[in-house]
Amino acid sequence: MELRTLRYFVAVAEELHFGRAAARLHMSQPPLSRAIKQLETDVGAVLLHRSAAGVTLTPAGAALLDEARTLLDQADRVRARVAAAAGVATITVGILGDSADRGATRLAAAYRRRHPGVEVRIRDTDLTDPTCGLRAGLVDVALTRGPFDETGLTVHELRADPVGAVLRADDPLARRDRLKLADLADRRWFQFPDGTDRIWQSYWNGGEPREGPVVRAVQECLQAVLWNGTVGMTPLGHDPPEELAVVPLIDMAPSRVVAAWNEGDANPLIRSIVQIATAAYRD
Amino acid sequence: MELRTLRYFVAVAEELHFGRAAARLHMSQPPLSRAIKQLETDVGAVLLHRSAAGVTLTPAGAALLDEARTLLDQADRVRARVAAAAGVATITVGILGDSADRGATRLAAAYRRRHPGVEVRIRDTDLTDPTCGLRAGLVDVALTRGPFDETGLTVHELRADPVGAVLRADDPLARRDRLKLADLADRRWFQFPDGTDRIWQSYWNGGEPREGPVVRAVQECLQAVLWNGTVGMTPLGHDPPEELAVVPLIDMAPSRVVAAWNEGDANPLIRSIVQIATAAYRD
DNA sequence: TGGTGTCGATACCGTACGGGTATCGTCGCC
DNA sequence: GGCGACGATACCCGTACGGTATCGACACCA
Repeated sequence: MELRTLRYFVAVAEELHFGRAAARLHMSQPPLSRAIKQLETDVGAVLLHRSAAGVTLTPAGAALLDEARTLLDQADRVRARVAAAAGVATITVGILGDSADRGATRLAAAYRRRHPGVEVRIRDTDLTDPTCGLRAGLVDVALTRGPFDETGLTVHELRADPVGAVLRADDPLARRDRLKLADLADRRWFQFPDGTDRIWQSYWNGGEPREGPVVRAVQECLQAVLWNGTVGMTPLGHDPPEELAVVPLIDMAPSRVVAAWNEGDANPLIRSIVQIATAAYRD
Repeated sequence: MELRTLRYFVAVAEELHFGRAAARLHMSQPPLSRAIKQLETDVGAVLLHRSAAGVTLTPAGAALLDEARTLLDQADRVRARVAAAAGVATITVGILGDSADRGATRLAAAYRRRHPGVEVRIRDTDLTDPTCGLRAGLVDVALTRGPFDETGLTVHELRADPVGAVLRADDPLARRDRLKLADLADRRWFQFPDGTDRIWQSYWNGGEPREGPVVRAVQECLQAVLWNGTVGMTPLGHDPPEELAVVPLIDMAPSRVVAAWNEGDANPLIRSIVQIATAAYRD
């Protein structure tokens, strides 16, 4: 008899319908049926009458429904009490400019649900430091995009996106359905400010240092393409803005969306957010 | 956060020592450490300070200890309340004469712990009916020994014992360390009463019907060997009584100790007892 | 009466998690 | 500085949970 099983039972007892209960629990019907049967052998009583007419509660089932509800309520309150006893917990999350995508949105929602008492500080950073200030202690955990120098950090991959070239829509290459890096060899690129992570810089400049306008944010990259006539790279998957085209680059390694934190940082809130993020990005 | 995890935490918080807590929980230390760490990321707070000096509770840990104790107490009471609502549950267990071995003893203890409110009626039966009256509805579940006619029954194996020949200690064959059935071909056997299950009869008479004294119980078999000079068969593993010897029979299929119940009987108490029996006999 | 649809149960499969053993890292302590 | 105690880590394995496909029972309707 575990809390999970009791949650299952409450759902079935309230819906009086295995299929609907399974939908409510975001699972399929067979494992739910099995879990309820297991619960019945565990408590040693039939909890539900199943018949073609429908599902009804037995006296034992009615009693368990009542008991389980109060038990689950109290379990929920345990979290809040522990959080209160721990004091006001704070976690600072660094988010790289372009990472506020669907995964990050869902992560925020799921995290607030799990840790309502935790004060989350978001630090939105530009492209100068892909680690969002991890090493300087400015943030506890970074939700960012690779690749970058990982020494001293623990990095957990959330997703991997193939990348494409960003071109003006009227560029001759924009009609191609795929490109190689060599196709862009004679084009102007933008460059990153001095001090930007070397690995990051080399990846997003197509493998070599470049001359060109300096950019500090994703929006600036796109503007550079539009106004300065450069080319650039961006992860696939987002619809490009008007007047720009993104063409897959087939010889570039995918760019990883990752969670990163300082090696050895024992803060459980970090582990927790990484765990939730893994689920949120899994789709 | 599951009840199991909370039980683990309470053990560690009370012992303030992972190793001792693990021993108390009948598990080893590493998975316990892992479970506690997982609980910490789950609730989002450090619960224990680990240092060489020892383990101490954080404020959050102290709060959780208190909360978890009450939650676990209530969870325990849920079982009792459900049992009460289900009314006085009764289960009749048939036990074949010789099955009151260590497994059965442990089963009884474990079952009483799990279902304190259930009235268990034991029906100890002789060898005439290896199913202990299952088909007649005299018992809900039989803890017995095979082989027997299984039509209409569901049979769950608990253990398989090799069998041996029972001989008087002064029998010339008693010195052998193993025998074949053929070695006993010219000996007198006991026989079972009319109406005894055919499969059972043929197995325990060494493959063929026999002439000889009629026996109804295990003790009578042994007496028949002593007093009537017959031979017989018995499962290995028990020390034979004084003046008798048991020699392994290498060409007999092992005899299975099983739980059996009427096919389709949905009584959860049956499922439960079978489940507990499986664990109790696993050693 | 036989076809059809609904719904819970069953069968089967792949993965993930909980348990195990072996070993490491760290910190007192003699 | 070597040693012992103890929690953490690494790795392996079996169970159990969740998935899909299918069955069986029953009500409803033509």
